[in-house]
Formats: sequence, C-alpha cells, structure tokens
Amino acid sequence: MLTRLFSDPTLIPEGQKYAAWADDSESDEDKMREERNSESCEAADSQAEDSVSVAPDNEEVETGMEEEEQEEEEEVDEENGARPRKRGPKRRKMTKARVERFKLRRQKANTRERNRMHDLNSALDNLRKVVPCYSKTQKLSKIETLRLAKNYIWALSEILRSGKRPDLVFYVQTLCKGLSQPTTNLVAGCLQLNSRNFLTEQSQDTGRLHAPNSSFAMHPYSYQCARLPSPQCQPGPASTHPLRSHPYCSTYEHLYGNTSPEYTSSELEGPLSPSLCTNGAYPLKAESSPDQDKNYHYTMHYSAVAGSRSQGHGLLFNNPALRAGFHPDNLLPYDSHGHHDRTPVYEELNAFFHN
DNA sequence: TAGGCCATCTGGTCCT
DNA sequence: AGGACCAGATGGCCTA
Repeated sequence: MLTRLFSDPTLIPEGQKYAAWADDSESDEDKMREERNSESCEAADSQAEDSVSVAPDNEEVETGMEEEEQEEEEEVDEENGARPRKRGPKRRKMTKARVERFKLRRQKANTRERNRMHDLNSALDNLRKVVPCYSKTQKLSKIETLRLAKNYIWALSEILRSGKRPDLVFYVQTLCKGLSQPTTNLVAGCLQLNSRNFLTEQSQDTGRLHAPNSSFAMHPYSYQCARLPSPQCQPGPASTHPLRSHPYCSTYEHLYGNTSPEYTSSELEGPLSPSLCTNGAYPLKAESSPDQDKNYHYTMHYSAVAGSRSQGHGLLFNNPALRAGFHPDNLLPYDSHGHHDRTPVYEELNAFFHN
C-alpha cells in the first residue's frame, strides 16, 4: 500500500511525497556531482539519511492515514464489484518504525542502483575508448556507442574472416550501419569522407555490404591513420573547435588523392573526431610536433588486430619490438596510460613503415 | 519549444 | 531477507 502511495503522486498530499523528498536530495546531489564527482553520492546518501531523521513525524502519520484511506477505497470497490480483492497476506499496518525501515531499505537500494549505473557507465566509457572515433570532448551517446561497437566487431570479424584489407568506403559503411546521422557524420569526419557520398553508396550496396560471403575489397593502406593535418584539422587559433583542432585527422585526400571537389571542407563542417585509428599502425607520413603528441589520445592496438592477418600488418606481430608495444598491458583504457607510454611505440611503428 | 540524452528513483521479479 | 537486474517514470540539461 505504501508503495502504491509512493508511486502514485496523486495519493500523497503535496509537500509530503516521498518522491519529492527524494528529488530534493537528488537536486542537491546533482550539484555536488558536478562539483565533486564521486564524493557527491556519498554526500547525497548521508543527506538522504539526514532527511529521514529530520522528517517530520506527521509525514509518516499522515502517510499511514493515506494508506488506511486507500484500504477503505479498495473495500468500497470490492463491494461495487469494480475490482476484485487482491489475494495474499493481509497487509500490515504501516507503523512509524516500518516506514522508517522502508525508507532505509529504499535508500540502500537507491545507492546500489546508483552505483550499478555508475559501473555501467564506466564500462561504457571504456567501450567508447576502444571503438573508432573516440573523443574526450564529444562523447558518443550510449546507444550509439553500443551500435558502433557492434559494427566495429562485425567489421573486424569480417576482416579476420576474409583475411583481406577492407575498402575504406565499405569499412566506414559497415561502421555506420544503423547509426544516427550525427554519429555517421562523426565517423565519416574521422576519415574525412563525405558521409553523404558513402551513405548513398550504402543504400545501393546494402546487400553487398552485409551478404554472408561479402568481403572487403582490397586496397593498399586503406583507412590508414595519417597524421597529416587537414585544413579542417589545423591546430591553432584559426580552429576553435575542440575536435577540429585535433592535429591527427586523417585525410581522405591524403590516402586516395584529391579525388573530387565534393570532398571539400564545406562537406566536413560537422564536428570532427580525432582520426579513426582503428589501424593506427598504418604508415605515418608526417612528422608530429610535441604539441601534437600531447593531443594524441588514441589507442592503436585494436588496429593491429584488424590488420593482423593481412600482409605487412601481420608483421606487427612478428616484430618482437613491436609486439612489446602491443602487450596486453597496453590494452588498458587510454586513461590508464600516460601519453608517453604510447609515443615510443608509435614512433617505432612510424619508422617501421618508412623502412 | 520539442526532442534527445541522461541520471535517478522506484517497484517488480528473480536468485541466493 | 536482501541483492541484482530490469523497465517505467520523472525531471534536468542541451541543442536545433
């Protein structure tokens, strides 16, 4: 009965709703979360406990009165035949002690649920870091992260199955399957692709893309992670967008040459994520400045997986020095590493592909 | 202002 | 009984 009272705000007098009480503590919690992150929950919990202890006695008394009124209403309904009486043990009257226990139990459950969701979000954050187009400044939504991860796994599986390097366009099409337009633009921006262009192709080649026996077309060094800054990705005062200022946007033109006027900056005005380094071990043809290295926040171990079976990239795993760079310890999320931990490996790869 | 996204609360269900 | 998990409800924030 009490649960019904709590779930149905109309049954509780204004100002005495348990939900309102919880919302008050929540609003305070939100503020504290913004200010102190992890400390906020503990503070909120303690505050919630305080709320229980300082709750006016008449609140619980009146809540109990509401319950009795509801029981009376049910009896009336039974007499009118409107609703059958519920079976089960007869509800015990909500005493003040029971209300207190209920609130305490509810608080503990809320705390557990909150922590559980935080853990889930942490796992999602880790997932964001290992899927293409990870950006600290523009996070993918939860649903888009899951979709992209699914597509990414599918794409890598297809690469492993076929043993061929995928065509860039098909690769991006696969990654963007089912993604929203903004996310599609983001992924496309990672590769400096005209998203509309490949979406059009996608609509024409859907069967080809996802046919059971489909295999990606081969293209040497396709979807490589070039570190040449594109005009849109030039760091410095001219570029104010946090993503656009990222110095490692790969360029489609760099990979394939300037193929079409369609690939203009106007087509890429959407927010740019850092480069799609699903195969960051690909040739790196531009020197980078220390400042650029500071901004480099991509993992590249997963790219090695993608190219592990293809000629040349499989060499990554044949090179002991490079293999050391892909030690499982290096598969930790980005935040688990300092930037300097990755730089030597990256440079090593750079030198490797320049030989 | 509508819609998307998110965090949180909440009650129900299942399991230990 | 208590915890984990889930889904619905709610309200806040942000953006087009």
